[in-house]
Amino acid sequence: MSVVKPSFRPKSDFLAALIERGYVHQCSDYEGLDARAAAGELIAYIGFDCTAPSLHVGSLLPIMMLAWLQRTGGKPVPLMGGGTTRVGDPSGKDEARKMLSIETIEANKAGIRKVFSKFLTFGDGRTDAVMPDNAEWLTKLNYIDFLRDVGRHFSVNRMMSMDSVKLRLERDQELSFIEFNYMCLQAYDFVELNRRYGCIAQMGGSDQWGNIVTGIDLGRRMGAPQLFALTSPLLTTSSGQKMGKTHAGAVWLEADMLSPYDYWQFWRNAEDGDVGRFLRLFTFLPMDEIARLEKLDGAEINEAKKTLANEATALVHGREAAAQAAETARKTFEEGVAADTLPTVGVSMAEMEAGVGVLTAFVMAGLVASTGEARRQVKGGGLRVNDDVVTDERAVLRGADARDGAIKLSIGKKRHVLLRAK
RNA sequence: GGGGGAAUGUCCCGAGCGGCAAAGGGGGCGGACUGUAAAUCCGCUGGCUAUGCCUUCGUAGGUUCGAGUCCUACUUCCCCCA
Repeated sequence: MSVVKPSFRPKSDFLAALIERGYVHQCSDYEGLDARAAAGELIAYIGFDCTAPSLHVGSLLPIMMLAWLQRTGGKPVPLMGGGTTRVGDPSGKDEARKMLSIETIEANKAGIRKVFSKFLTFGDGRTDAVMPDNAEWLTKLNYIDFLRDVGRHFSVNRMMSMDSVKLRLERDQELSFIEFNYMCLQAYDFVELNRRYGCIAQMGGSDQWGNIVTGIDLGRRMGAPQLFALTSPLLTTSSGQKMGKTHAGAVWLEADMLSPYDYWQFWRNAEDGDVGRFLRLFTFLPMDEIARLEKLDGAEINEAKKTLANEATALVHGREAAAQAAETARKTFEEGVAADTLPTVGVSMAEMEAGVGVLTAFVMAGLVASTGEARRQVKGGGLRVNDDVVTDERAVLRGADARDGAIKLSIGKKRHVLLRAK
C-alpha cells in the first residue's frame, strides 16, 4: 500500500530488479507478490490505451516492466484496450477526451501492437507473452447481466472518493457517465484476465493505482485468487517538465513517426540530473556499469548520455540504427561535417535548376512551419545554409550550392536537414 | 422550468472605454553563455505572391464609417432558485 520499505528484501529477481532500478512506486503487497514471483509463477498485465497511432516514450516505462518480468521468468501480458478505449479513462484528465471512432481505435491498435515485438517474445511457452484485447470480452457484455454479476460489487460511495472522480467533482468539471464506468470495466478486465490466463498482478503508472485496486477488490468479491497491484512513479525530468516532448511533438517509438536519429537525439539531450535514472529505467545495462557512468562529472557526463542514447535507441530501433544515429551525430556535432545520413528531403531536379528561395527551402525541409516563421528565424539569426548564417531572406538556393550532392539546412545548433535534388 | 454568469490569438491560462493582429503570463522556437545539459539574460511566437493584402475573439444575423467590444437568436459550460 505504500512506497517500498527499506527493510523489505525481495527474494525474487523480478522485484529485486524493479526496486533497484526505480520502477516501483507502490505495491499492494510486497511480500505476497515477491513470493509468487520467486516461485516463478508470476503472470502480470498492463493495459495500453489505443488512443494514438503508436506508443511514445511515456509508455516505455510500463513496457520495460513487462520486459523485466519476462527476463526474470514471469509471463507478461500486454493488454490492448480495444474495448476500454471506446469508453475513455478519466484518470488524470481535466476533461473528457473526444470519443474515438471504432475504426480509429482499431487502426491505432495495429500500430501499437508492432512496438511490443521489439521488447517481448511472444508464443505459447510458459514465459512467452500473450497480447489479448479487452474488446474480445467487453464488447460481448450484456448490460443487465453485467450489472447483476459485476456491477453489484461496486460501491458508488467508494467510486466517488477515487481521485479520478473526486478531482473532477471538486473542480466542478464534467464527468460523464460513460467515463464513470471506465474503472468498472478495467476492474473487470483484471478478473477476466485472471480467469483466462491466471494473471494475478496488474502493473501501471501511479495514476492507475485506484483503477487497479478496484480490480483487486472486485476479484475478491467475485471469488478470484488474491490479486496484486504494482505501480511505477510518474516520470518527469529533473527540472520538473513532463517527459517526452521535442520540437516535433511526442517521442514516438515508431521509425515512421520519429526517425531513429531524432529518437537518439532525444536521449542524448537528456538533462544531467536525469541520466542515471534514465539509464536504470530505459536500458538493460548492469547496475555497476550504470553506477560508473553516473559518477562522470561535468562535460564527461556526455559520454554517459551517448551510452544512454545508444542503448535506448538500440532497444527500439535495433543496434544498427542506433550505431548509425550515433555516427551521424558524431559527424554533425563533433566534426561539424554534414553526415549524409542526416534526415533528407528531396527536391525535383527542375525546381533545383530554377532555384529555390531560402525561406521556401526551410519550409520544405519541415524545419519551420511557414515562410513567415522562416522570415522571423532569419531575423533572429537562427537559420543556416551549409553552416553559413542566412542573412538575406531573398537568397535563392541552386544546384551549385550543393556539397556532395546536398545542401545542408540548419535551424539552431541541433536540427539539420539535407536538401537533395532527385 | 425561473434567474445570473462564461466562451478570446487552433498548445494552455488570461486582459481587453466601439479604431485591435488584440495586454500579460506559461509553454515552444531562436540568440548569447556552456558540455548537443541545467540555470540566467535577450529576441520571436496569425497567413501570404508583403512598405500592401487576407483570416482570426463559441455559431448565425443585425446596428455602425468602423464590432472581440453594442443588439437579437442559437450552441455549449458553470452558478443560484424550483
